[in-house]
Amino acid sequence: METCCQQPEVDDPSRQEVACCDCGLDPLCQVVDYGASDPADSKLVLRRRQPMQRGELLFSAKQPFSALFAVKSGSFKAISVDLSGKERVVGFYLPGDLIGAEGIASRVHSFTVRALEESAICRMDLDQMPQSGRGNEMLQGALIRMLGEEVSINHLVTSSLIQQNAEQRLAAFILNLSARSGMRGLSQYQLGLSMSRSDIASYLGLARETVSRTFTRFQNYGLIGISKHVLKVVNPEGLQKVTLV
Amino acid sequence: METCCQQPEVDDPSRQEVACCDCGLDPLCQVVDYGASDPADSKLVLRRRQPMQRGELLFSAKQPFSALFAVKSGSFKAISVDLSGKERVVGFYLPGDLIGAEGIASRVHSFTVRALEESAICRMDLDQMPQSGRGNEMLQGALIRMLGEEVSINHLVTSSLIQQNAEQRLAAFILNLSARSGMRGLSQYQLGLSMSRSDIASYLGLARETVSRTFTRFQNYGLIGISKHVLKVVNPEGLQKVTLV
DNA sequence: CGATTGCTTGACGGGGCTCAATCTCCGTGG
DNA sequence: CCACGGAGATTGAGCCCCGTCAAGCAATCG
Repeated sequence: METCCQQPEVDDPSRQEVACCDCGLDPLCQVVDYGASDPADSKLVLRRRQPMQRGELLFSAKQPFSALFAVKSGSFKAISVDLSGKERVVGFYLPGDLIGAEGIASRVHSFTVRALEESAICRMDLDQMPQSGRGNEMLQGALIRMLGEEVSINHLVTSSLIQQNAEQRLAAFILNLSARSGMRGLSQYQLGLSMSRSDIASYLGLARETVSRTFTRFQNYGLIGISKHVLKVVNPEGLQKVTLV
Repeated sequence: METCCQQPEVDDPSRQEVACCDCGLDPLCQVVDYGASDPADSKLVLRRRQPMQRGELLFSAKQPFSALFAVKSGSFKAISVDLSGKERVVGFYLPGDLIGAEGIASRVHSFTVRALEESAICRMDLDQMPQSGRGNEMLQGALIRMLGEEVSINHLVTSSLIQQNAEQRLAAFILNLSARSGMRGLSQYQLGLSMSRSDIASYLGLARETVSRTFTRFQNYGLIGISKHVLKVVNPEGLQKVTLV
């Protein structure tokens, strides 16, 4: 069985890998490893660190749900097609984030997830899980806690997005990326913007020109620094101030 | 034990009550009733049809989570206070809707819920549940399905709100109320607007003047009719068209 | 080295926010 | 019974943020 909580071996900041103990899927992994009487069972359910290419699909909307995923390294975006046929980015996933929980209930995925860069993913096949027993009960408990957390986080994110102006939305977005990065044991102050400006704009409900303009304004304010796709958070308190009011 | 799926006895449209079989909590109620070896246990966990006054709090933000609720009749609003101290309406609950799932993970409620009118609520004390056994396993399964559904619904609602203009947001809001009403066995075409214009504005991220103006414009278009706090959906297809584009 | 893709910057117009006045209901009390 | 007051809703006037259109710039790739 693979050792959890090993340290990431990579130094390149753009290829940072989350440690298992900081990963959102870890509570489930623990349960599976613990609950499986035979280590071979664990292998059936968990497939760790599968590599993925930039642009590759993790799963598509309307595809039947079969597994939960966690980002080990790299990043992903979720794209949803609304009733009028327009694509919209509904989320970004960083190392340690859980992907696919939205399909548990309906057994069908409600959006498409695509790799934004070369990434690695851990996969847990819930289909293969034993349907009862003590292990299953613990697994369910962990699932409930994770889903509940997702519900309240979504509420917060939505709240802040809906009635804020462009500066507030973008500042909140940067701080959110930063906090999530820090929570997973990666740098809070140096973020890799693997997504395009258009992706950010779509996610925030803005025009991509507005995102561009706001980024440069933040740079002029001395709040951030951008070169290419690396964003440096220079003045987090300042960004925080922008989101208020 | 109380019989489920009885028909509502009330005729007054403003006091419509959801039947148990149409209620969002019913899957859980079923499990509890079924799983309890002693009917007395069921009474401990479920408290049906508790009356509540207009303005009364169901629970407050930061209060420890202890129970799930379902609206039997009437309506509620959820209010969240963001970091800058401003109140914001984050949701409305109609008969049949489930309240409180957002607190399951953290064991703490993340917003405040207040009755918008004279209402009745069913309460399920999850604290009192047996911690294991077959009944518990089924309960957990039902919880997972409900939470998963809430996650994907939230995604859809957020998506539609974030990047639509005032007419689109309000049309989507009306259609959403209408659909939820219909889903629970109530009228799709005659809706009681128990919340204030300010509440709607806060929820949709608009100014209350904009909500007012848009309502009257919809009335001029022949899409809806409003008198006092009763909204008639005259032309649902027309409203649908507004949300598209 | 041209072509493509993505990002930035400018000019302009419109949708919605703000401020403010008026109107409609209610509930209360004289 | 009506007068009064207050809360909520409606309507108008003006301004600003941001979406749209368009051009120019930077980076990547065949």
